[in-house]
Parts: sequence; C-alpha cells; structure tokens
Amino acid sequence: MTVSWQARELTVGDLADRSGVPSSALRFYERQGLIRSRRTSGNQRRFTRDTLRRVAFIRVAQRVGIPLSRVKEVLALLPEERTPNREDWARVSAWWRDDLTDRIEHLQRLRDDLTECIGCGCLSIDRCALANPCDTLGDEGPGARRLLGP
Amino acid sequence: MTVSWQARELTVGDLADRSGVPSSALRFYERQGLIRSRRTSGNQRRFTRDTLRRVAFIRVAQRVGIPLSRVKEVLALLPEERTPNREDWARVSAWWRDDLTDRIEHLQRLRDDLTECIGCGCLSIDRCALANPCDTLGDEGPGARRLLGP
DNA sequence: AAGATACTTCAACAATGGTTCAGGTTCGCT
DNA sequence: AGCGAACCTGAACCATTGTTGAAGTATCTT
Repeated sequence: MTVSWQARELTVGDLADRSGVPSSALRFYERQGLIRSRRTSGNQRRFTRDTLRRVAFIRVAQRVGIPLSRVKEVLALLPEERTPNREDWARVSAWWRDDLTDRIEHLQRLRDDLTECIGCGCLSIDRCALANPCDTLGDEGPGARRLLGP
Repeated sequence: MTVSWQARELTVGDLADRSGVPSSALRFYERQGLIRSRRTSGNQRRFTRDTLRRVAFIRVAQRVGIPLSRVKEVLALLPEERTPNREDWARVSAWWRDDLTDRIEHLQRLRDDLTECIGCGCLSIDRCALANPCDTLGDEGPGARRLLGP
C-alpha cells in the first residue's frame, strides 16, 4: 500500500470500510439524496472525502432515532458549491443538538408524569396526565374519550 | 342512552372510541398478543374494561419509541387469572419508567458528546467521540475504520 | 493482457406498525 | 321480522430502512 490513499476519491467499498456502513446502505443513502457521488467513465461511484463526515452525521442522527427524511433536511443546509468547513458542520450540529435537547425534555416530562402516575396508582384513564395528555375528558358518561391527543 | 354502559364489556368500536385508537390497530394488537378478548356466539370481540388500561399503557410506551415486542414482554408481567389491580399496574409502570430513565441518560450522554464536538469543530471522524464511540481507530493509514461500533 | 476483486442495476424480500378494502355476518332497535 | 350500523376475515397496500441475490461490467495488479 502506497501513500496514494491520500486525497483520492473513495469507492463505495472504501467508504463502507472506513465508515462501517455497508455499501448497500450507502447506495440507499445516495438514492435518497443524503450523499452524492460522481461517476467514472465505467459508471462506478466516486465519493469525495467529506462524504465520510456526512455519513458520520447520518449515523449519529440515526442512533437517536431521527428519521432519514429529517437528516436530509438538515444536510441540505450545508453549502453545495464547496466542501463544508468546520463552521458549516458546527452550524448543522448545533441545530441538531437543539433537536436532541427537545427530545430529552419531552422524555423527561413523560417520565415525571409517569412517576406521578405510579404514585397515584394510575393509568386510570380518566385522571392520568399520561394517558390523557390533552386533558380532554368526555362528558357523556365516565371515562375518557381519548387516550392520546391529536 | 341508558346507564347500561356500566360494567358491560366493550365492543371493538367502544374501545376505539374510548381510547382514540382505531379498531384496525386494536385488532392488530390482539393479533400480536398485546390484548385479549372473548368472542360472542356470533364471533364478535368483547373486551373487559381493564383492556382500556392496557391500551393506554401501550400507547404511552409507543409515544416514547418502545417497540410493541417490548411492550408485550412487560404486559406479560401482569397476572393472567385476575383483573390487574393498582399494585400490578404500579409495578409494570415502574419497570417501564426505569427503561425511560435509561433512554434519557443515553440521549444526554450523546448530546454532551455532541456539544463537545461542536466545540472542537468536530465530526472529524478520526477524533470524534460521537462518530467513533467505541474508540476503535484504524492503524493502517489515517482515518477511522468504523464510525459506529457493533 | 489476464484474472481477481470490486463494482453496477434491478427486483425481491424483511421487520415494524399499521390502514384500507371487499365480501360477508351479526347486533340491537323498532 | 326487518333494517341499518357495526362487526368479521383475509389480502393487499403504505412508509421506513435497509439486505440479498442474480446477472453483468469495471478496475487494478501483476
């Protein structure tokens, strides 16, 4: 192996090896517009090295349950015409961190409600904040009309 | 409408109306073994009223991303022979809250790592704790071998 | 220039969590 | 007893996130 790996484009296999993401998934990401490649004269994909960062970003997002459609939206904020720099990445990462913070807060509220419910012998449908988060109780007879709001 | 709603079994439509969960989903839950019903002589479902709690439990779990297979496991901890009481529900809810706490902690760690990464201009693949959570860097040439561990 | 390896596309399949529809049956009310 | 609303099953379909395999092509190394 020479030093020729440097500054060269990556084949789909290279990208798979370095990212730990199977080629099949990478092709899928490309089909979905999350990453891009140029093609050789023989129709093979060649990725620029910054694609490695994009893939890293995608996988981290996936780990916390962000759907690819959403990841795509965020990646669209990166510049098209040039290789994204440190600032660009910091910007999209920050956006993403905020999203994560929201998710955490949501889960915490839910857990706190649940803790209360355990205290009150809950999941009692007609009183429980969890089961009845929108507080829309029925008024034709007892019991809630809906467990979950719109 | 008489007072006859009281103490009577619920049809699938009743359960749907009261829980806000479509009948199709309720039938699906039954197929998956998450809820049970008896059948009338004409083969229609009749649910006991505590099924409403089970459905509440299922939907709350779903809201935080717990897969039905897991919900099923937890519901299996409820007694079969009698209607679950307040204690029974408190027990399974507690179990479930612990699960939620784990999820929250996981997300928090992830966010903290990400915050660091923003500070360091990160997602730099070869250094980032997030992109390289198992700290398994390659040693044949620069760059990480994998972004995500097993 | 040959041969090994990696690449290409397309189609089918998988798991999760359901919805919708067709064709037929039952329930409850009058 | 009759009528309409609700119920039954089974199959097909939806989105998401990919994997697997077949048949054929390109690239790299020697």
